[in-house]
Amino acid sequence: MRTMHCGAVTTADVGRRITLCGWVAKRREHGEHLAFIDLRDHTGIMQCVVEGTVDVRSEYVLQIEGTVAPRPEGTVNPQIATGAVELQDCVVSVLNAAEPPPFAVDDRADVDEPARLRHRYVDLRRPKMQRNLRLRAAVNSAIRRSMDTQGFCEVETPLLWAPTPEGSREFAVPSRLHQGKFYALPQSPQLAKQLLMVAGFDRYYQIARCLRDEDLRADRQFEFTQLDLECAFATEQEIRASVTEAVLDAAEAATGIRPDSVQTMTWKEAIDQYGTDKPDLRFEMRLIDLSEVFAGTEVKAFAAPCVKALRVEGGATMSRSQLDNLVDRAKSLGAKGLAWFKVTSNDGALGLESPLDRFLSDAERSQFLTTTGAAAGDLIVVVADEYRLTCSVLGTLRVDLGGKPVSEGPYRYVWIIDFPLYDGVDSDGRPEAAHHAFTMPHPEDLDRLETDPLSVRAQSYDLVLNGWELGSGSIRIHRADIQNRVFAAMGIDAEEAEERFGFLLGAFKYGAPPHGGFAFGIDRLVAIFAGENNIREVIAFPKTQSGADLLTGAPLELPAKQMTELGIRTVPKPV
RNA sequence: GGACCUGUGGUGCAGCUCGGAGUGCACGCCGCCCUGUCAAGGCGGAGGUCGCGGGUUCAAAUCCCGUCAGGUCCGCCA
Repeated sequence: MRTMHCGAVTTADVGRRITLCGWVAKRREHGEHLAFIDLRDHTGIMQCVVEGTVDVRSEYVLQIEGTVAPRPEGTVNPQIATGAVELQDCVVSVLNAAEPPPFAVDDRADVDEPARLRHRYVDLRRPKMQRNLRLRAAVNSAIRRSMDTQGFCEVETPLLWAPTPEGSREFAVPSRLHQGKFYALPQSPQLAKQLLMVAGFDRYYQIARCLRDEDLRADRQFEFTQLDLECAFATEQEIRASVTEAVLDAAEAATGIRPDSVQTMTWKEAIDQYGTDKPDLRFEMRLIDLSEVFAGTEVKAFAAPCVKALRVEGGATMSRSQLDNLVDRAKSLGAKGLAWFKVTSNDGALGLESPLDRFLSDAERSQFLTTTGAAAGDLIVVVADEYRLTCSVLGTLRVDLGGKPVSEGPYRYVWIIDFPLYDGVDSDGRPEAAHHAFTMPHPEDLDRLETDPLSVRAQSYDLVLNGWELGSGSIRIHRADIQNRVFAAMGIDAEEAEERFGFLLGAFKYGAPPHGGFAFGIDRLVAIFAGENNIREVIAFPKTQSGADLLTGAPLELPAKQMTELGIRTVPKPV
């Protein structure tokens, strides 16, 4: 139907008779003798000149045959790529009429998101959304190429899978043939890919859809896409190298620039210095440890196992209400409170302005100023609490105070390694797996599994970009003796293990190779490359925060007949 | 489950504190005019359940209560 795309026409095509297809982006009529139609497809806009009147409206679907000609002197438009040429002697065919769109198909329009989602097919016609989804396609393509080149084999795994009690909440799918029973949609292909390792696919990958029935966020949707991979006979370093390669290939395809390095940091370093296991390394402002300064202090607010601070350069200009908000934010994050100190200067001598200042001893004040490296005009905020809580509160405040949107460059990738095997204890006092129950403990820490489980490091690792966790992975346990010890530490006995993971443990009896893997979120990666702070902008048909699809109206009730067939009956919501 | 923000013609906003006729702006839409525009221009016009329900009041877009929807965050996300 067409011989070229709108955005591809250049002065080299002058004189050619071409046919374009697209939508009316704009029309400009100048009476009965002249009209311009800007025809748009995903590649760009082409100005078509009509001698006479036209009977088209915005977003009409047209086929236009015409002759490429240079624009007359003085009418070149440098703002569009095809601005040096135009289409003349046009024959316009209306392929379809269109009602006026609910909002402008235009990047300039800042449209209400619900309206965009209700008319997503119009929204996706906007150049920005075209770019985002095509960028996503380019990233997928680069990742596939990278994995293929590295010798990985793509294997598809089931979407209808067995419910497993581990991990995040699953979506359940009722079975028609087995009434009263359910499949689960996979949170990830985790167990399937481990079975593939036993099966001898020593380098597996999949661009896999994962589904988790957890509350949505700017960086979380019910369904999301991961590059899922698993390797047998590979060390942690080798696996991370493969992932790094895939990510750098994707980055190069998306941005044109191949990052030259991905740094590595231990989990302990990340928590200590950045207060989070997903540090944003685009800015400094590390946590400053004041525990020594306030050891044995008389200041009640600072009598805690861990006292840490953030120095906010120039933060002393914050108003009382801004500071109150900061304190509220700290409390909402679980802190008992937040102490703040404005650093003042009096004839060159630094001082502090704070409700707490009068409680500090002279030695404390002096050490406080030295340790924080404070300068006049700074704001120091201090949290005193248990170690993990202090770090996490300040880690969040650090991003609140010094951070910038995730999508703003530069791109700072970092591997976080040596995670703890267990992340605290559950309500029964049993250690809980930080990653999952099949994560291999660090060999150096194996002998502490029974005596001091919370100190055991895992062979697990996360990849972080600009403060967003892209993904995580681990070396898996492939030996029954170690698996049993890890289960035992978590209070899972042989019977329970068999009940919960029987099919995996069974498979491992038939020659399980050492293996490990990784999975990272493509939605997040593409959002960052696209300059978006929200993954909905790189998903064709996303859901709202309450999990609704405004286009289709899902979720919806099923017809009674279908409910009967599935053996499902709903009950009123308990009050 | 919780906190905060938002909801006003098709779109984006202002009006809300301090109640007084659906009051205004920009874009879009419809009609007419216009031979080189390109976010075209000129003239005219249409278009409203101020999210919904209740309350206070002589009078509510505006104040109060509730509720729904959307967003950001906390919880949650092995």
